[in-house]
Amino acid sequence: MNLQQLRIIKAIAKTGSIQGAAEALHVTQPAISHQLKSLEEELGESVLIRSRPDIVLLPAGREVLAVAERVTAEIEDLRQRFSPKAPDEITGTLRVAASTLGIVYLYGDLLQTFMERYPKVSLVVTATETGVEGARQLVSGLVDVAFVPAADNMEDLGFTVLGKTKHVAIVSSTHALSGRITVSAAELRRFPFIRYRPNAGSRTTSDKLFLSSGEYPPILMESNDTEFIKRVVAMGVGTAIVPEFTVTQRDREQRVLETLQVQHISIAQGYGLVFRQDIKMHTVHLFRELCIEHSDLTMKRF
DNA sequence: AACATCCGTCGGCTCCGTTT
DNA sequence: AAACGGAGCCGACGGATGTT
Repeated sequence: MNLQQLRIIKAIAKTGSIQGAAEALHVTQPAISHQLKSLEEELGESVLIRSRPDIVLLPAGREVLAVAERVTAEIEDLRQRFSPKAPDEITGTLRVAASTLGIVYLYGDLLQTFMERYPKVSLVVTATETGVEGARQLVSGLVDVAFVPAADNMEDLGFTVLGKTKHVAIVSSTHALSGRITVSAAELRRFPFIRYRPNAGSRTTSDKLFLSSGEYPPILMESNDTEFIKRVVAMGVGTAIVPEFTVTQRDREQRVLETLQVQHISIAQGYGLVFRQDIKMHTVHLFRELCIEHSDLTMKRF
């Protein structure tokens, strides 16, 4: 039994003839006869009486018709669900991974816009400690997209650039380096340093800066909580290197933190959205479109 | 006129061997 | 082991024609 046979029974019931069903389904009359014969052979029972002017459905035919009505209705329903529609009618689920830092400083507006534009899409956000962890969850199928720093080892994954960020040194307004515009790695080595934990994008940056020309300054502590790092630095006990976007206008206005450009630091680390190219999901497609739309706005910040 | 049957055509599927 | 490609098979279909 196949879908075409169900369609045929439905068309015969509607038109009252095999010829009518053939016209309705855009096939020839022999095609209908073949399918009916095949259906009756499979059921081991006749489904209709070839009477004139109208064909009469037998009990078996009426049973097939009832199923045909249900199945074709469900297929139409399924088709409707995936057909293009207004944004506020789109349903589905999107699982997003992002570092807590990213959610707080970079992607919050984007996620909010997505929720407002597609209110019926269920958005599940997983906060990870680092962007690398988000990429790992994407590969293992735990999430559908992830926000990560740009990296070379994303072989089969697609990447949509959202923007670039640079890193700056932060000190308190009472610190010995306060008032400086730029600072070198050698000068930073003289003071206790608070660094990110391994695997964090910003840790890679500080590793490159200090380890390429010697050693790290004395390590006061390690943390991936940027707000905590800023708080400790504001107390005047050490320095840190953080993404520039984490130092807000409010931080500057309160005059507790100062930012210094770091000499020789590799600037402009890209970040964006990674997704699996081998899996097609309409919610992922919509989210990527929104990211592309927002990437211009994000890029202008730097 | 409406439907059934025969027969040829075509497209899709399966199987199997080969390649990567 | 997975991917690819060719050969053969099968089912769906349409045209022609027979039957009711």
